Amino acid sequence: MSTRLLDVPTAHPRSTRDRPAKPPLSEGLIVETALKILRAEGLDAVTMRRVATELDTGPASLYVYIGGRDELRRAMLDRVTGSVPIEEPDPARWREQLHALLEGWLRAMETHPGIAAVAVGDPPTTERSLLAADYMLGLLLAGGITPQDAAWACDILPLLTTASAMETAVHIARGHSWEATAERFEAAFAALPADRFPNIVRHGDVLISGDGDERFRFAIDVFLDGLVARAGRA
Amino acid sequence: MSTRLLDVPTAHPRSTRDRPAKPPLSEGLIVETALKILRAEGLDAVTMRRVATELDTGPASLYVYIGGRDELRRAMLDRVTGSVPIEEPDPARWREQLHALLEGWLRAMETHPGIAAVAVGDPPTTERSLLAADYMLGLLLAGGITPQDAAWACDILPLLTTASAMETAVHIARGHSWEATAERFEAAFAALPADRFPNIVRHGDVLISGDGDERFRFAIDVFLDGLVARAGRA
DNA sequence: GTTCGTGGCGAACGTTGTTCGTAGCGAACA
DNA sequence: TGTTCGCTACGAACAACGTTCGCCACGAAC
Repeated sequence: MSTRLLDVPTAHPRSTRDRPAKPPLSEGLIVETALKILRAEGLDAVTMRRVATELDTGPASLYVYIGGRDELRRAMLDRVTGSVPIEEPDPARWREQLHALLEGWLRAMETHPGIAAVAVGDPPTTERSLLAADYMLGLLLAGGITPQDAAWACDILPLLTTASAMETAVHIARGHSWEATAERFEAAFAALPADRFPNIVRHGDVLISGDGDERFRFAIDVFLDGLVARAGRA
Repeated sequence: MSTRLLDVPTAHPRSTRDRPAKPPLSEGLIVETALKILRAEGLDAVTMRRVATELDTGPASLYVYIGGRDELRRAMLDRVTGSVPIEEPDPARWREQLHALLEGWLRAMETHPGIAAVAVGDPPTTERSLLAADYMLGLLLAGGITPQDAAWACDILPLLTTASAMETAVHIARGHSWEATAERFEAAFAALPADRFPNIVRHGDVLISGDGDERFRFAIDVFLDGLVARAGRA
């Protein structure tokens, strides 16, 4: 294969040496770069090739430090959720602290649009996420929830959070504001035949009311109410 | 381009005519074929090319009837969720009927591994799904839930269902049984340092107890309990 | 001064979704 | 009856993806 000899030298024949002090590759640098792309352009833009280009190298170089695309995504998710601080548990403020944790996750995921998709159905088992799970479990137990209910709630609550994050991420990706989609839906609901969709037509207003945050807070609150009710019943 | 002339005739030079009565293409046939592949091999196996091959044609032929991959997936999802029957609403049995609907969705999605991923964050707005939403809203109102709470619950309950379906779908895709993963997790939890993960170590047994169905039923029940508690409080 | 090993990476492979241009059939028309 | 038209079907090609192969060049060791 002598294509090499026939090739016209490219515009950048500079060797590895005379580049302006390119920092050496590392897993951390790769993940950071990927997160930068994620914040700016969403998950679909984070391809191996794109990350490599951003680091001024070829895609093959990444595989020395990262096992592949899925591993990169998991590392990104861990960095994002791990950025949410874990306070010192205060049993008296268990519900407040739980809300803060979950809302922090929601915010972190919303500023990294699409990353929630990585978490759905693939519960992370890194040290950071286990520490968070332990913290969460402690808060629920402090709230008087039975161990079994608390344990299962540690499954459901992050699940609700990531699912909520996904929903708003899709809105962001589509470029629509919440008000715009709400108006479209309200119009669509109003136009529905009232005999076949009686409840939707009658309650179209409350169906579209409330943005993602409000709905998220509602979901968590209702679930916690349910847990507390169970604890009182036992 | 005369490659045509140089080509050796393939093993199947049969024209469109003398094939054994191939049924004509249609959106319905495409979706059915895709669902068959989905059931047998999971969502990743459902590619345009694979569906086309299964229909004994080329990928380009599909685009006459289906807008593209995403539209096909949405159509598949609609068929799957739409297969769950909607009973005549009986206000006295509202909670039972709600459970039946959601559990039906869960079952339907579990037998089509991976399809839940399509639903996450992309609430369907087909006629079938709107009918289901109207039904669900009616049941919640019959249960004495306030319109606003009922409306938001129509968001959260399917979200919980699809998220649960995803979790079990991943288990299925990985080929692990629930018992196997539970054992692995129990061992991992027990090996954790008790000073940093006190709650996980102490309650490892309840953390791994209960399969997907049990956890799903728990999630729905707790959420409905919370809704009822709110209704009683107002 | 020569050899060796290793990190870096260009190029290539196999697949994906999607589009283009054409072939071929049935129906309509001259 | 012969010709044209329109439309379905589809082979081939394109761009982009994740991943792997194999070579190159550098620094360290002998």
